[in-house]
Amino acid sequence: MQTPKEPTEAHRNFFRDVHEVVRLVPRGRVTTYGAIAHYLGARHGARMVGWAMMAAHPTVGPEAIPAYRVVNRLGLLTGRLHFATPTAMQEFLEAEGIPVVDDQVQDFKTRFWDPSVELG
DNA sequence: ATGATGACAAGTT
DNA sequence: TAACTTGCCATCA
Repeated sequence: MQTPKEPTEAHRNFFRDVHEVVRLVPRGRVTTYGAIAHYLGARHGARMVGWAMMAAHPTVGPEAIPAYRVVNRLGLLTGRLHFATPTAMQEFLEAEGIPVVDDQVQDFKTRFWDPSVELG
């Protein structure tokens, strides 16, 4: 399984929506795959959300997607190995004031940002 | 065209 | 209480 390197027709509905939601995550907050999936309409497939993040990884610039703000429901940085460096994800989070210890977001429940609640 | 896989989650057994 | 099974959408072989 490789990431769609070129912006082909891959960027469709689901990926597109996932990317947009992730971009809406405010600085200093984190969300989960399930929350995004739920916001997009029930269990659209939390797995696909993670897949969408991977596809959005190489994205940089004004349309950059803060994938580091997306963790699993336990607040674990499950995708840290997919970043440029194994510690990049944690670095970004800490840079926003989100302490991370042992790949786990501290005070995760408070930092949690639920799109279906915040956005409606 | 079919089968298998993936940064998960929730419900059941 | 912990472990197992199923669902979800899209992409790759």
